[in-house]
Amino acid sequence: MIQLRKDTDLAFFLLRHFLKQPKGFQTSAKSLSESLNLPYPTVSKILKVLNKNSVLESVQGSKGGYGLGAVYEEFSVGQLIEMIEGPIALTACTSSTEQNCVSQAFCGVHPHMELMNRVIRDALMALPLSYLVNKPQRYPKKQEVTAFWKQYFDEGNRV
Amino acid sequence: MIQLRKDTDLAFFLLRHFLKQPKGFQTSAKSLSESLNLPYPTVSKILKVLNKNSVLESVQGSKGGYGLGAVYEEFSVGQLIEMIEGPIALTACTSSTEQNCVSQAFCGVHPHMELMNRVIRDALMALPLSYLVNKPQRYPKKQEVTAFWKQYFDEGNRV
DNA sequence: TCATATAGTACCGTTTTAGTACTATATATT
DNA sequence: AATATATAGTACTAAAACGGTACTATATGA
Repeated sequence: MIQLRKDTDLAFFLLRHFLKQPKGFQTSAKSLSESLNLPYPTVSKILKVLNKNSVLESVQGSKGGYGLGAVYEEFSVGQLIEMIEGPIALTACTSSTEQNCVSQAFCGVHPHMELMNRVIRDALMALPLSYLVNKPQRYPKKQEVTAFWKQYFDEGNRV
Repeated sequence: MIQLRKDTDLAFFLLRHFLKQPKGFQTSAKSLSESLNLPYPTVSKILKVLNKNSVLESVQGSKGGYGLGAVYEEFSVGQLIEMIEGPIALTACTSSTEQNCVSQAFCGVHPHMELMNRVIRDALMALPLSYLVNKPQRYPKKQEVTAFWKQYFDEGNRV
């Protein structure tokens, strides 16, 4: 089903809470987990990863907590996914980190798999994190999606 | 890693062998598994699914086997993926078959997840199976990929 | 009638994922 | 300086999904 992992899904959910808050907002993993009725260890684990990748920033100690990182706007949906679950790769042989397919030389599918993967990866990398709050909450209309991609190409970007 | 299942990957590999053969070519699962040095049950299982979905056609009994279906050209890469591993859905809530997310009403991420998912799904649905053999075997250049999508939009298609 | 092929179902070991627990470190407050 | 409370990091365990196999039924040419 080409599915995101549950913790990646949750990462989007959590991040959106920070994005919706006023600038400078800070909260602890504990209070966040309580207000959202989610298990603390799970929430904590994800926030740690986001902090390590500078999407969030943290303050340790008493009165500490997490807030949006100064450069969070630089990141994309695709980057967030890769922070949590590693390279976006349809198959192991499309991942740049592990390429141990012995039949790659004669497999023939590889270049096509590369294309499929690049299409998916670039699409996700083109979506900025801010999109999570800046766009309307309703289901996007087909025209809007088309317009997004039209603009993407018109701006000189390439798949 | 948003990964295809191994059997889906293998399905592409197997299908490509049929696509490369002259029209009317027919082979048994057993001989195919032997020539490719793959376990017979695994090969057999996948060919059965492809036959059930009319990508392949089968003849039972002695001298039987599998060959390309009469309408195989109608199918896309995305459809093949869904035949093997079900709906292309980044999360359970983006699948049309199972939508049991209790917090969907207030989650807020949902419409954005829908967009991400549609981008991916439509991209894969736009790639015809014939692409697996019709395009050159080398790694596609960035310009070629761009051209593919340019044409896709120019033809009036929408994401 | 037999040999050989596909069709369908059910099972089990392995791997991955999801969730938890524990220890170390940092800092505001007293 | 001691304490309470937060993050940082690591390691572990239970549950679910996946990969692979085995078995039975059915179809067909020789």
